[in-house]
Amino acid sequence: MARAAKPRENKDKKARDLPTGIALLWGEQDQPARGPKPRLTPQRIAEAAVTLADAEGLESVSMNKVAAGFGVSAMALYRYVPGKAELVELMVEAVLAEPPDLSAAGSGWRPRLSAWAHCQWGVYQAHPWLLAATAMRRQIMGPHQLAWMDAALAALEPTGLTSGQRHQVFLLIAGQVRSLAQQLADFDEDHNREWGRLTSELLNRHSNRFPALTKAIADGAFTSTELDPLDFGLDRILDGVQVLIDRA
Amino acid sequence: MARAAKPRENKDKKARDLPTGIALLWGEQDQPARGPKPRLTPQRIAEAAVTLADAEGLESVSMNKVAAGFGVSAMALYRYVPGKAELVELMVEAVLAEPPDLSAAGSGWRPRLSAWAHCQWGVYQAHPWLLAATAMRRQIMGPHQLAWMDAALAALEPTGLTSGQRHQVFLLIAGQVRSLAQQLADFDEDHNREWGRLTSELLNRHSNRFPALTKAIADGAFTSTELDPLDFGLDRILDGVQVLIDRA
DNA sequence: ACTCAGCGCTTACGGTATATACAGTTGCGG
DNA sequence: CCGCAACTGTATATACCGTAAGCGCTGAGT
Repeated sequence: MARAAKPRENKDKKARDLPTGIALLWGEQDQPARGPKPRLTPQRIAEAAVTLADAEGLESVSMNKVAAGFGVSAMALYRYVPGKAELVELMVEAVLAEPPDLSAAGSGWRPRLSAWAHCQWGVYQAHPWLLAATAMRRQIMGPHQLAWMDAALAALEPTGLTSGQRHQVFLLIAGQVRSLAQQLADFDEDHNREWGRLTSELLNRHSNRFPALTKAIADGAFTSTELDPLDFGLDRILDGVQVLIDRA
Repeated sequence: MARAAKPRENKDKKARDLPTGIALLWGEQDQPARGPKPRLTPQRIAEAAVTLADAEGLESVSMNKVAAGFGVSAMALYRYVPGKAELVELMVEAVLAEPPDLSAAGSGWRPRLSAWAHCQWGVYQAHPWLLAATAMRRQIMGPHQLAWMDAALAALEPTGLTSGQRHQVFLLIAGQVRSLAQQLADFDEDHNREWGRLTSELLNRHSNRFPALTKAIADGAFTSTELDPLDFGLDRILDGVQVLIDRA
């Protein structure tokens, strides 16, 4: 606990202090000089945890399994990471590379924001556990997270919107990508088909209770693939933002 | 396991069958005749779990605590609920009452959809753990969930959009409410202030790395309360949908 | 050469979900 | 009315989980 730098009052034993977690995320760790060489680093641990999560899902990322990957005991990890929550933060940060160069996507705010959304979408697709990981509290935000945020806000600057509005638009886009990734992560291919089968059976049984839903399923609204969910949602939102811009 | 109805092949011991979970959600449980009267029901258990989650958060809902509330042992719950995942499903279903009467909100698709979103928002505010609960997989959807879905789809019918488009719009709105609730749940009042303090300190240190973000914070974009996040996002999305309707 | 910070390990505790076996209770069929 | 079968709740046990505490070894700075 708080073995960093100075003695520290150490008033409340529990309650990890944010500064420690932040220092971790920002890589501001001064490496020791005295003892034996550390065999691990927080970054390497996070990396291993990421490959584990990619392969088997976040729920099977445990201190034990991660440590076993290095051939060390679980407790060894605590020399590098204060706890599991911080490890997950590091995983998130590890998976977020530098944000892409949006200026390559075009000159207007709209193509840039769209590119931003697609890139973020790609990250969620590559690492589905990111959703669960960022759903857990803390949200300290490492440099990579801030960089993504900065990129989106920068793309919005030429719109002429107020900074408050730009912030809201950012939240809107980020949330849209996130929630859509979530919805699609739940419904993988054949599970979707199975769900449709069971649901339609239920709907038949409770025939007139859900008229609109029954009709939608009969129309194939749930199985149609002609509309890309991300692009559809994005187009609607950006159209709406355009309306706001035009009104100003 | 699978003590229901018929002997059942029982091929794979693990892997709860969906039908059982669905029967639970839809209340299609035939009550037994032979043994002692059951002191509990799945619904009452879910109800107790809900009040526990409301009070102390979802992470402190454990079989033990819920059972203790009834003065029974943890294992007793397994007579009524196959496992914890199913219990959470029941909690979700319990918290979703019948959807509101949207026709009271006005005659157009827009006020009705807006009313739908605000009601959903209210549910998230009343039961913040819903976010975490629905983030966990399974998504079997009980009658209440389907009813909400039906209400939103019904509101969209007079738009003249295709059923596929209506479905996408529904996903868009639902996702928006959800992700916004999430974002606001993370940032409670003073935690937000603390975050701003630490982040601005970091930004000072890495002065020129995040120019747009730095400016946004300086402008107070993150602390301003003049824009209601839900209404702002909703207005943008609905404007975008209006554009789509007008184009058709 | 000595010291001691830092590393990795072992052990232990309290928590979780849940499988299994058992004892008590109830109602139906004979 | 009796006994069996179904059903209840409980006790016990397993296999995890995160992590607190303390021990012995390593190896660089003095």
